Parts: sequence; C-alpha cells; structure tokens
Amino acid sequence: MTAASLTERQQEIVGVARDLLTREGVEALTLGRVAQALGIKPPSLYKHFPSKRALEAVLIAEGMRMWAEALETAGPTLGDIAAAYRRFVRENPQLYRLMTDRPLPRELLPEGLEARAAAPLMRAAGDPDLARAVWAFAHGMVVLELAGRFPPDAELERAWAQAVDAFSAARAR
Amino acid sequence: MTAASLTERQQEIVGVARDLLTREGVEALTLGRVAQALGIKPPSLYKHFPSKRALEAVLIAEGMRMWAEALETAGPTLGDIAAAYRRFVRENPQLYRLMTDRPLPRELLPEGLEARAAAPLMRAAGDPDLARAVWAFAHGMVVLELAGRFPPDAELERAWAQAVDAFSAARAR
DNA sequence: GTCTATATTGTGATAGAC
DNA sequence: GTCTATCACAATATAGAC
Repeated sequence: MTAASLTERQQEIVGVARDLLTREGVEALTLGRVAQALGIKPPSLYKHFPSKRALEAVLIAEGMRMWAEALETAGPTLGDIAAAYRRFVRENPQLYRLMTDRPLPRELLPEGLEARAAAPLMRAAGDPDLARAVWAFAHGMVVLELAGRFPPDAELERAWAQAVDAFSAARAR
Repeated sequence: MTAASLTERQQEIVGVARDLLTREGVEALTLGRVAQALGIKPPSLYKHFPSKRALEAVLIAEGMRMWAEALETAGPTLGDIAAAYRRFVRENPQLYRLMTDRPLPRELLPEGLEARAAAPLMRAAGDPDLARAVWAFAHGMVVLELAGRFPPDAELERAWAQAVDAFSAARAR
C-alpha cells in the first residue's frame, strides 16, 4: 500500500496517526486515540483500514522510505552512514521505535523496501558481515540511549567515533 | 530485595513466574497467568508482592546477577566477553528481553548491581567509550537476531568475529 | 493466605442501522 | 462514511469477608 494509492480519507487518518505517534509515542497509537483525534468513533476506522496492523504498516513503510532516503543521500563512508542513521533516529525516535520494536509486518510492506533501506550500509561497509556488525552497533546505540541505559554523563559522541573508527579500519584491511 | 530475603511463598511465586517467562515469554508474564499456575486467584498475589513491578524486579535482579557472573567468569579479552554475552542471551532470551525491553526498575534493584554487571566489559575494553560501543554492538546483534531482522542466511558468526576483531584492534591502538 | 466482588481501564474487532 | 451496540478479552489493583 503506497502513499499514492491511499484515498484522501485514508491519508487524513494516517496523518492523524503519524501526529499521535510523533507526539505521544507508540503506546498512544491506539484506534481509540486515532478516532478521537478525528472526531469519529473507533469502529468507523474499519471502513478505511482492515486492521490496526494495516494502518501501522503504512506508517512503517513511510518510515522505511524516509530512512532509506536518509541513508542514500548520506556520503559514502561508514562515518557518513552512521551520522545519517543517528540523525534519522534523533529526528524520528517514536517512528524508529514503531519500525524496530516489534516484528516487521513484512507481508504488508512494499516488496524490496527492506532491501533498499539496507543497501547504503551494505555498500559503505563493502561486506555483508561487516555491514551487519555496523548496523547492530548503530541500532544498539540508539535503543540503549532511548531506553535510558547509558549513564547521564556518558560521552556517546565518543562511543560513536570509536566504533566508526574501528569499523572503518576493519574495512580498509 | 535479595533472593535470601524472600519468604518461602515468595520464592515459590518467583519460581513460577520464572518458569512462565522462560517458557512463554514476557507477554505471558501476567498476574493472571502466575496465579493460575499457582492454583490461586490473582488478587492473592498482592499478599506477597506489592505490585507486579516488584515481582518483575526480583526476576530482573536475578537475571542481572546471572549476567554479571557470566561476564565475570569469562576470559579477559573482548572476544571472551562477547562470547559470554552471546551465550547468556542464547540461554536466557526471554529473561534478557525482560531485562532490556523496558526501562529498568532501578529503585527496586540492589544498589551497585547495574555497575557490577557493566564492570567486566569496562575492564576488557580499557576505556568507557569503547566499552559502550562494544556493549551497543552486542546488544544490537542479539535484539536484531531475536526480532528476526537478519536474513535467514546471514552469517552472524562472522559479523560477531568482524566486530570483535575491529574493537580489539582499536583497543590495541 | 486465600477468597469473592469489584473498580478501572483498556484493547481490537464485528454486526447492522442510518 | 458514520453511528450505536456489543463482543471478547485482558490487565493491574483494592476492599473486605473468611
């Protein structure tokens, strides 16, 4: 279900859902809240989306497209990709949580989108295994930060720099 | 609340909760399920624990103690720590999820436990920032794996090896 | 220590009238 | 496209009797 294939009303609903997600987080993204924000009753939403999952999938697909673009327009080095990754999550923390907290609704996502989002990092790393290592690092950093696991005085900037340096050196070898 | 300070009945309850968590995952860890497994009604649990959080905190503290021990008894290199980390999560995936999915109930955990669990990696890395980078990598690897984000044919062994090599080289520098 | 009864709140979802 | 009515199910938690 691409953005273009949505009816106007569906787009309005998605917009409200996106707002709710951005402002109040994944937990607030319930059909009750979405309906309330639209001034309608929850059951009415089922005239526009077959399930809550389907509505979420639109947001997730949107997020993955944004994510892919952020990485595609970054520079070619691992440092560039890492910086773009970090910036994307800082700018869209709740969307990132929606995209990663739960199993991906793959059957509801446009085919190839997941691979497209992964491609820039694959290219920058030059090797699938190193790419996965970098991905794991970046994901770990952002989720641990979002979860408040690092001490307040942790110099996360340096942790990022150290890892990027280490991975870049490994790539050069 | 240490294990020794628990009454017998509390220990029985914790045992049942641990079983439930291990076998059916975090989602199954509800007061209803715990009570059912004990053959009592949910409200009865409140005679033994003031809240669900308090019961979970016992399991989390237990998990962090096990985790600390696993890392403390590992060898001194980053590779040793990484292997121990990975093994702990493979052997206790649901417990690990309980420990990391949600904000830590720090006020209900024994003081110093979090620091104790973090110490071995700090020592192996020789630098707090590098330690955090390694931690983020390890955490990212296991959560992405548990979430089914890697393709089935991904050679995770190699991703671990590449990262450990990269971080070890950085440490040597 | 356990029970019943209850509060409170919440969630996604369906049927059928308008 | 929206409504009401309702389902079905679940969750944590409290009060008070036994």
